Amino acid sequence: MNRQKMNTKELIARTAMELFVEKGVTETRIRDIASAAGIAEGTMYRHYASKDELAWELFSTNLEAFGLELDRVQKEHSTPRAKLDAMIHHFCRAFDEDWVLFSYLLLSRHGHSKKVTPDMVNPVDVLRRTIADGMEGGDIPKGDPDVATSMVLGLILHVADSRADGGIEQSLLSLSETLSAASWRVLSG
Amino acid sequence: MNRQKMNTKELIARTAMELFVEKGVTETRIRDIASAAGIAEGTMYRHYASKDELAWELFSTNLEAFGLELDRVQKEHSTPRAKLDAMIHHFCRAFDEDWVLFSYLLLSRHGHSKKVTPDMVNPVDVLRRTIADGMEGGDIPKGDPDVATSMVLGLILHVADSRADGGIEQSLLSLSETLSAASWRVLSG
Amino acid sequence: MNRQKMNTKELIARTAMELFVEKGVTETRIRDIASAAGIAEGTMYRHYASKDELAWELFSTNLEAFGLELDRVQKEHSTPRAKLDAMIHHFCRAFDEDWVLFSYLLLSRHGHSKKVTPDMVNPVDVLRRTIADGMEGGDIPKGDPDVATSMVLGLILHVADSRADGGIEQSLLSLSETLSAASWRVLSG
Amino acid sequence: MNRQKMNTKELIARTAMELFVEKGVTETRIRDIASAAGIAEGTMYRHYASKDELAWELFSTNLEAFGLELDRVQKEHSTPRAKLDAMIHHFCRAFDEDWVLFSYLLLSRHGHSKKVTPDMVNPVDVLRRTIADGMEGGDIPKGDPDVATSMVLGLILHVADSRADGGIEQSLLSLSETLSAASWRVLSG
DNA sequence: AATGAATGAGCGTTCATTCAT
DNA sequence: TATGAATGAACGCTCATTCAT
Repeated sequence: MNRQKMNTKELIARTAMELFVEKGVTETRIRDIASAAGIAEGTMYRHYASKDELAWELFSTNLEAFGLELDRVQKEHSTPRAKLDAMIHHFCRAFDEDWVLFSYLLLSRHGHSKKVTPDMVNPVDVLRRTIADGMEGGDIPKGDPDVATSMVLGLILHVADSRADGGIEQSLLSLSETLSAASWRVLSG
Repeated sequence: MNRQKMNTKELIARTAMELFVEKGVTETRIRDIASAAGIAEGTMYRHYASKDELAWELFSTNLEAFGLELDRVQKEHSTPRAKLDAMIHHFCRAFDEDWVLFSYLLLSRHGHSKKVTPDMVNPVDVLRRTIADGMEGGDIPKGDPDVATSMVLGLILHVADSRADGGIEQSLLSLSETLSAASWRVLSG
Repeated sequence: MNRQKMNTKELIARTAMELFVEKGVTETRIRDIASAAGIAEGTMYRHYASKDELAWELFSTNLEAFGLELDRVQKEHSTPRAKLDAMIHHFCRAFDEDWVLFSYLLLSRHGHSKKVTPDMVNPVDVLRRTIADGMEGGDIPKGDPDVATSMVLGLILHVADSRADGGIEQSLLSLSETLSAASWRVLSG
Repeated sequence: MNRQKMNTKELIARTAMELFVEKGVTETRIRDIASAAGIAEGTMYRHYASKDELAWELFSTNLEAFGLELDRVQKEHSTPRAKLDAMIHHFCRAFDEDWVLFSYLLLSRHGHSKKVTPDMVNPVDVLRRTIADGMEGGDIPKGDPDVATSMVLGLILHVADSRADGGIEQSLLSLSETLSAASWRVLSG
């Protein structure tokens, strides 16, 4: 993140997200954000109506963008296996490129996940649809697609989580194939 | 949980844990706990020095107990495969018996997980040791035990998580074999 | 006002009213009330939900009580003239006994007067009804009762106002007959 | 008020006064004034040093102008009765022509009235002097001129107040003679 | 042991004011 | 002269904690 090129709103967004991931939304003070961003406390309110709106906009906007990217990635491939591999690769790259954003969207437990409406594009849905389609098409043994998705997603995200808190040292991209292979074995039950 | 048989301290502990899981520790007020437990606001301080100490004691005590149980369960079996199956079965039963406690220990993102010292018995370590031993003994293909543990744990916990928030309807015990099989396939990479 | 005998809620009510009259509601800070009452800032919120609720309860409760008293006073007399005299006497006594309360109810320009619902007993209505009845009964020359009420009330309240800010030095009770006579002459148009 | 012909300073003055009357000075934000006037927030400070100075200049300038007009009106007549009638007529016309200005000067309870120095010409003084002179000259029965002035002024202003908030529907000019007659009866005590 | 009124530091937010453009 | 983003002191209010009963 090149803080030099950022305008004030982007600077606030980025700084806030880092603190939100580090300490949690509730535990992050407006004063923390302001001082970390080098701005006055009141400045945030010129760009966001409230701390809650800031946290929500950060979440919903980026989640949808990530969901759309993931969907685009999936569309570039034809078989379920290729789609899954590409999506996992995309998860890994996204984590390595910006683990703070990745954590805020997929690993944090702010209450915002509950507020995602079904009409919003959503990475979890994209993954689930691919798995469900694979089951229908016969490429993946039939089973409960929710359970299958949950297992695969847990497998991936928990590794990301371990990487984020230091329990794992490799880059996610270097683990991409391991994760793909493991996910596929999970699905070949 | 039979609230009739509880003494005040147990009542506080249980009520607090339910609220901690439902809303998060920071978001739970002493007043919430007191009114849900039917006691006065000041009463908690007869039993715990502070809200933080309450949250920590709830976490550390129960985590260690869970770790010890898991270790006992693992010891009852001799092969890595049997150990793993038994542990996953234990995870599932623990969830089904008390998903609030399970969530507080293994799914919540209070900062307390960072405070577990290496000397404390800890479910994650128990699982990791079994996997590492399996790799050393040749029952599990060699690989990074941290990554392997993370994948298996993520697979299990994320399913528990989905069950807790309604995304999955089955009991965990009914999914126990599915989870065992999938975990084993993950490890047979 | 004997501050010794007051409980905390009464103390807050009284202190707040004095400051509200002196400086206005918006201009009075919670910290002003707390320090003038010798309590902590948070204590007010144990007794009133907000500053606004405090200002409103102070207004509505006392206004209704004053309206009821005025109505009782009016009922003790049979002719419009006697009713009017008694009411004016009551206004004067009320002012002399507690000019702060009188000012808060009848001379201040907090926006609360606009929120009085028609079902609340209200001193202005009591006065208006007496005047309107007098016009119907032939004791007061017919005219617009709203205008008549407004003139009489203005005459009385503005003298009270002058007394409150030092422009007039006499007690209102000593001016009671002057005000009665003047009011009656206004109505005998 | 023809907003087209106004320069920026006049536009600010007028817009501010309307909002001050509608909501009170403290309750009116610079942002309210700016957006209602269609100017930027900082622009006010090119013309007035502060919000307070704006409120004060609006008050003091116009109050003195109004006092001077009232004095001129009074001087055009020779008897106390004629002077009083003419002044009341002037009050009524002034209200009907610009009730916002009238309200700001004579009905509002911004703290500015307390800051009028004795050397400033002032409508209340003009009225009081006429009444006092009438008492000295024998045209008005002797009495306390402050009390008499307060009664007459209250009578008039409270009717204006009722008209401003909708309690009375007639124009003040149409009530001018009623107010004159009533005032004179008040003074003939 | 239990109570609940009282405390006050610290929060999110507002808004009069400044100043680079 | 006009702009509007930025400022930061000060506000109303919350809530973990204390303590007299």
